[in-house]
Amino acid sequence: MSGDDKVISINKNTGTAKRPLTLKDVSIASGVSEMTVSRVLRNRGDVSDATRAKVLKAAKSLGYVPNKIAGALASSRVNLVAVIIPSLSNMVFPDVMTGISEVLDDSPLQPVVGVTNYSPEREEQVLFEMLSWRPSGVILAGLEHSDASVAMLKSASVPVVEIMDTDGEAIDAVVGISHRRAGREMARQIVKMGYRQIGFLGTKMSMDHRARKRFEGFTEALAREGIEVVDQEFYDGGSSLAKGREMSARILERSPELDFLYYSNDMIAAGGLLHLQESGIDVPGQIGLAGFNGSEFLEGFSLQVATMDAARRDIGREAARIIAERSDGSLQGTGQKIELEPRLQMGDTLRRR
Amino acid sequence: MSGDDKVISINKNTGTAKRPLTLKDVSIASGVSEMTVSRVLRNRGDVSDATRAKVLKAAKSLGYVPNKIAGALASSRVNLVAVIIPSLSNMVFPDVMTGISEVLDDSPLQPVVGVTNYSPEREEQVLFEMLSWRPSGVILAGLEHSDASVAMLKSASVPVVEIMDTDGEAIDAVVGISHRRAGREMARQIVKMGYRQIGFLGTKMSMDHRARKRFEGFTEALAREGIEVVDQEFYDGGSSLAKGREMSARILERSPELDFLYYSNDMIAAGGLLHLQESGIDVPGQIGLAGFNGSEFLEGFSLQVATMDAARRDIGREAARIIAERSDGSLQGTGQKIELEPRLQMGDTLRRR
DNA sequence: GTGTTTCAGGTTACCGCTAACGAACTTTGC
DNA sequence: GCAAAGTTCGTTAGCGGTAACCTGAAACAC
Repeated sequence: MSGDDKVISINKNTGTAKRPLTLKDVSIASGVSEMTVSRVLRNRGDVSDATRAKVLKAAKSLGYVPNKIAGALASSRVNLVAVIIPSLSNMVFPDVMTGISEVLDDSPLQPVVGVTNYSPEREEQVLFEMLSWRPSGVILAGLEHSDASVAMLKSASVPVVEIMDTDGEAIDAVVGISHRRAGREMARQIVKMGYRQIGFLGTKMSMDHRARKRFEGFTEALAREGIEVVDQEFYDGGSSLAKGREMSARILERSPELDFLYYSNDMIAAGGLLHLQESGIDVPGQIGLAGFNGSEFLEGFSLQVATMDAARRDIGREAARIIAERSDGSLQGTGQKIELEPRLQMGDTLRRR
Repeated sequence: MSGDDKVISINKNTGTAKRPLTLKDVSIASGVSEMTVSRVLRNRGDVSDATRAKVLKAAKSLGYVPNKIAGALASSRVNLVAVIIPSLSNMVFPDVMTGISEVLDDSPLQPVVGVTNYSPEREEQVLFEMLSWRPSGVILAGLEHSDASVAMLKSASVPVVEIMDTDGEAIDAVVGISHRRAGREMARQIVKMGYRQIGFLGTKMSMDHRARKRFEGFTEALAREGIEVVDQEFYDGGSSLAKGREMSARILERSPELDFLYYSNDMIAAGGLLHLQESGIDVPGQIGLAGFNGSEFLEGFSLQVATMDAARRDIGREAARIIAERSDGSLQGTGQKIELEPRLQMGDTLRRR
């Protein structure tokens, strides 16, 4: 029995392959060994210009697409970076992704995104899936992970960069801002501007550790001035302008004495702004406002809401840089820590006139 | 020379592997063959409950993570679906992704996202990269692709679903809405409500084929009523409220006679709304407005801007369903076409009072 | 002319896993 | 009691590439 009796229908240009092409097909078509084809396609090793041209021509005319699965297995190099984030619809992670892509585009690495929906169990699953592809690095949001997740990451022996947050203990490298500090700075500024009756509006914080840390920093700094948060309002589900409106209405009905509203993100802060304006409340004279994230879309409103830029793009860029440089060997060691500065933007809603 | 002289430091629980674990490690630890371990881990074939338990225990205690690269090569099954979209920061693709994930979560498949930034060359690159992982299916936005891209897709012999748009010729399956029709319906409704002096504001449309088709449908339907678009205003770069404001200001300065503004997306439409309201213009009495996408955040404004829902989630769901069912064999054949209904939402800005 | 490099390319042995087959042992039927 | 049919598990041979080594011919030195 011959081993060569498979039906092989090679197709020129027409592009209707029955059986996926392999290196062998290209090697036959160009009359050299598979190894030489491999060398040409990866620009590695010594190949004469003549054969190189021959091989490239054959590969192109066949429409050969290399099989990275096989390549990765053989070379045990996988040029993927796992990026694990809680959500895409968040307005913050697309920015982080942009930063990551900017850097990885100049490297052989490619990001692969996994979304956890703020669920630790889901994070564990996604992480397991991702690690089973043996990526060159992992970037993941936050410092809080299940024990199993931490164990997997530690034993995976790949560069790990935890992003967004620097308040806590990292597995390996970290890039982010201190949310506790962001909360403190905002609190100090609010008090400095003369506001005293302060309300807080945000997500139910059991899931969102960064919002919680901001809140902790916030109340801590207020406490130091002898001030307490007067009232709080929480929501769950996604952020929206409408939610910001409703929450603002509710908290003000309950606590009409409030003179400042601190929101856990810009979307609900903007909703709050719209509500206050329509209720004929003077912003920032009667009530001041602040959000968080430094979202670009705040620029569109009649008043620029005070906020704090979370340096999202930079976080993405730095995280990707660490992975890229560690994976090409230009950066040695582990455990790098990059703490970026949250930049306060006073806008128009954090000053009494 | 023995082949077994590699330094192997097995680590229980502590998770500080020197050498990544393989099936063999688990097989040794549990005293069965690699094949049996493989069967247990994939829930396939006959394994007694006793050995199953033994193997699972060993795998867990070692912290074994299977190597999908090797598995995929051996079984020539790769449970990845390539999803290729123009942008993440768009507010529309996150919704599509949500739909895709909803469906794929109930299947063994996993989405992998690639972003093209509306560039055909980049699309070609990303596609090549993705196909070299031999995915089980490809979902990509739009019907317009480079010749090389089309050739790759055709010869890849995997299910391909082009999404968002149904106006044109598909490579294989399509799921989307007719943007031409969406434009037409909006035009008819605008005229029906009595508006006559109509302006258009949108992206430079050389890149964005769907915006172009909407515009074509729009002008076509207007023409049938003997009406022409009075003035147009274009922008490039990302959409933002601020841009919507500026553009609206400019077009109204140039053409103060306008009584309706049709925007190519909801973000700039909302910006326009804010501008008009602050300029003391009566909306929709003096000037009417409409956007496109059915974005949720429109609900937060004092007036609900008229828009047309693009069924983004459903598009994602249906596309994923086609891939999933074709890949598990429950759906036969190729070239499925699903045209969804764009739903007009009149809101408050498309009625003269 | 002989020995040493250099260059261009081929050979061989895996990478870690799974499909396909087959063997040993147990159960069932009569 | 023995053959037929399960059940459970092991063996073998790749999947499509690449690392590492090897070979033959040409180029160079002296």
